[in-house]
Amino acid sequence: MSEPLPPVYDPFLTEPKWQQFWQEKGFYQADPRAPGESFSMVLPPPNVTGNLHMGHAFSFTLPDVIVRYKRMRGWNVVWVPGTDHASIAVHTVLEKQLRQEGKTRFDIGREAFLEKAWAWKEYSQGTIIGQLQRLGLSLDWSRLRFTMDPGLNRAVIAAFVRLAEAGLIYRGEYLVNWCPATQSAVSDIEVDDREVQGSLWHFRYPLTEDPSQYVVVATTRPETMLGDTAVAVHPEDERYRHWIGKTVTLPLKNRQIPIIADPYVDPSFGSGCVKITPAHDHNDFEIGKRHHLPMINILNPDGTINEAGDPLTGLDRFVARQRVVAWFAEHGLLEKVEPYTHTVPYSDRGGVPVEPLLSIQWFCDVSGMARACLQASVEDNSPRFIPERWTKVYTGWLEKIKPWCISRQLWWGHQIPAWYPIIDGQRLPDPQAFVVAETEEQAYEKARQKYGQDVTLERDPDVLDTWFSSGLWPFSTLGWPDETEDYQRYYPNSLMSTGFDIIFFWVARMTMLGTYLTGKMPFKDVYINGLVRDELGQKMSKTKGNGIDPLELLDTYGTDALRYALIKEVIGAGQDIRLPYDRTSKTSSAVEAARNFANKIWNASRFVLLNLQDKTPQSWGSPDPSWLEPADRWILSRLHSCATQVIETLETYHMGEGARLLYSLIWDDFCDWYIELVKPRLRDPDQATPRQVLACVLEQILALLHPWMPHITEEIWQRLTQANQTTSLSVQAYPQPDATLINPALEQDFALMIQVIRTIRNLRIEAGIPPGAKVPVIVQTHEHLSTLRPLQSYIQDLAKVSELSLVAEAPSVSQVAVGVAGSVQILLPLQGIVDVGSLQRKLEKDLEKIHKEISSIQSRLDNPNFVGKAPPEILEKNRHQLSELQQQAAILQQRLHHLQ
RNA sequence: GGGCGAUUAGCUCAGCGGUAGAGCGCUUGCCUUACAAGCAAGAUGUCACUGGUUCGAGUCCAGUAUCGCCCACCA
Repeated sequence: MSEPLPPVYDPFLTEPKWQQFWQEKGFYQADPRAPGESFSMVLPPPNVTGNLHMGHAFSFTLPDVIVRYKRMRGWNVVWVPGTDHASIAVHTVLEKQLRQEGKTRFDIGREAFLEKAWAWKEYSQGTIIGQLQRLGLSLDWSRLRFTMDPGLNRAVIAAFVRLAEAGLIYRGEYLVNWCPATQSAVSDIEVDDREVQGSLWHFRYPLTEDPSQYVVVATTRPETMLGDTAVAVHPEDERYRHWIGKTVTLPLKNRQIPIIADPYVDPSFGSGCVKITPAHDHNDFEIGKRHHLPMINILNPDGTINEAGDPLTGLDRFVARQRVVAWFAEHGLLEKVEPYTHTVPYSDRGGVPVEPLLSIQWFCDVSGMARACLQASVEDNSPRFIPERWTKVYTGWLEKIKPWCISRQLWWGHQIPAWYPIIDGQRLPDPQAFVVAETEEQAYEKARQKYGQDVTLERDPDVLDTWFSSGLWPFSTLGWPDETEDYQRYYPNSLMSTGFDIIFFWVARMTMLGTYLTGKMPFKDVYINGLVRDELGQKMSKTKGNGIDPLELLDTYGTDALRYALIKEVIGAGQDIRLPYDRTSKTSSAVEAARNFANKIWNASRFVLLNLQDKTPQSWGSPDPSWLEPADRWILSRLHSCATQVIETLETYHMGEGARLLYSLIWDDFCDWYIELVKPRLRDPDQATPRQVLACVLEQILALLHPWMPHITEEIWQRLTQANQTTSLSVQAYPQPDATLINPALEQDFALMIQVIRTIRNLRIEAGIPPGAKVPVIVQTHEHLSTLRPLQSYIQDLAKVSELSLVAEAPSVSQVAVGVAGSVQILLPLQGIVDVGSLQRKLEKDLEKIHKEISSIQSRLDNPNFVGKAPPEILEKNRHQLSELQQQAAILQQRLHHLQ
């Protein structure tokens, strides 16, 4: 136990050791039968693709602070880890691999593809789990889940069947964002808007009854004209009023299409006429529905023009675009072409523009669920968002809720449990002709009842949107739909901690599905963390390549340093944070500062351990109160008042503030002052009291800091208590502040003492006294005599004073440097030749500053409004300050006279 | 076009009614037996701008500007 510790803390030696220890001993394994109020969370499951990024490190460390705190406070804690199958992301990875082999997924088939996907998942999940463990997160690994585990698949199927049986699942025609490259519908979130330099083509559509007249319509996608079924104008637009109801002849197609009136059209933009392509544009789709226009789909799934687009059938959409333009030009119907910058939605993974495409998809009617969630939010503020302002974002989205397209034309994921009846080898024409069931046998049973004995079935090949399974995550991970012990004990979750970017996609889906399927809001609080931005304040993104690799910083500074830096150095309340980073040296000043803090703790602990004579805090026992010196009582007061505040910050999710409070307690109060104050007493090996205080304060500091820096605190605590890995700091009780030990008056006395010491140190430097030399000092004060007397030896030690005269009246000494601390006068007698000019300049400088403050306070006190209306304690404070400043001025003035 | 944030020391950020703080950086002096990843001392700010409320405003209100984010996007 007593081998000396190295003077530099090495996180790489200790961190893996404790991570392994925590895991092997199962300290974070929840026991639903154990006592304690439940505190439950599920980890937002990272995708089984790629690596952990800075956002993960940030948004997972924050809740870990809370979880570790709650555990130490005696709550029955569970934090369930897991990973997400991420249909689209995995498809991207695997299809890219296949492409390199010159193949597509269709070449190898569904089964072989899924085999590859599972293999990928095994590999990738291992990587991610390893990285999560490196962050020191106190997750319950025995409950590790994956969104495609059999149990979770069962939950997905059960949820789908329940929703279908309630009539909330249907198939419908809808404009989806279609990615021709991957031939699947993609959700809005999977679309990436890019600004593109394009053109705006203006076409003439001749009036049917008089082809010499025409309307001009503009488009950025000329090929869509093949599917035009109307031209729209604003109902009040005088220019076109008389044309409403007439028809134009669609060029190239020779189709007569009506001119309709719709308020959507902005008369001030372009010609005020809009071509309407209901099957290929979201707005046009809405207009088409309003006016019962035909919807003509002109595209094949691969992005080529279909039969409806005759005569351009078979051409790629971009080739068709050129042909259309050329045709209009040839026929004198191209009014003009303008260069035009606009945003084009690109498919994230396909890398090509998505095409709004009319197709039949599966939908979930979430309007009722959204209403229920809105009601819960408005009436009960449930769930409660932290920071609160996100509530509006959440409810705003629920108010504008749209049907949720839940089908994806992919293979990796939960295949939709729906079967189509086949009668006489034919699918029925009715799109709603399907059966939904948990198993194929049950599907047959249902189908036979509905469609007769001869029916056969064909399962829908599509998989569900990944968010469908992650929407069940807070309860599917706990065993739902079974009423398991875990589910009963830990559902609903206490807290959901995640980023604002997925409030819509994930949080809202969880609340909607959760309230509908379980009857309960899936979590009480939602903590929304900001983004980690790069050193220039920009959002880190794959496309910009400006990500900062957390693993690199972990390798350089260790886990505790990164955790602490992310939370303390840079966090605001739910605000984005910016991480200082030097790309050439791959260093971060913020993380380095946190590493230095760890090192400071390490060395302070070395000092304490060195002085404990191989005994533990427990064997030293509590100090006898009657033996405590002022310094002991002071550090205990600081410890307990700080602990009170730290607990308050944790209870209100102000983890950054808590981190800062502890920084100052440890570095300033404990290291800079208490340890220095206690050193003289430690020279006597028989002095027990300072050793007892050091031991118990250190132990409590370690416990207080543990949620932020779990590894170093565990390492030191194990040595300090000689626990010998029988238990862990992470399951010890969090320090309970004792209000009787908090002594504000004493803390004030120490503040004055510190000021006096600093003034003496400053005077020594001004007077050019060598750092090591001890000098006599006179401290003069009327009102603080009794305060400073018991602290006299501290001042003497820390200011290197040979002889300290503490007096009520100042003696007349001429050769002297003077300073003031409050109303306390400090005199440093000078020997030998003195630079009178420099002393004078310093005095004049001090005086000037004081006079400025005096006049400011004086004018305030001269204001009758202030005197009449300000609260008495403020008035008192001002008067006190004024009198103190006046005393200071008098002292300095007098000394200035003496010099002259 | 709507909504939301931010704007405080050279840099990154706290403070959110009583007259400005931290870390990094900078200056000076120290290898003082826990720590040079350190110790001590020091310099640095019309708290974006304009009004308002108030005895008193980085702190509350309104507006302006700049930056950023989200949502909706004019074909």
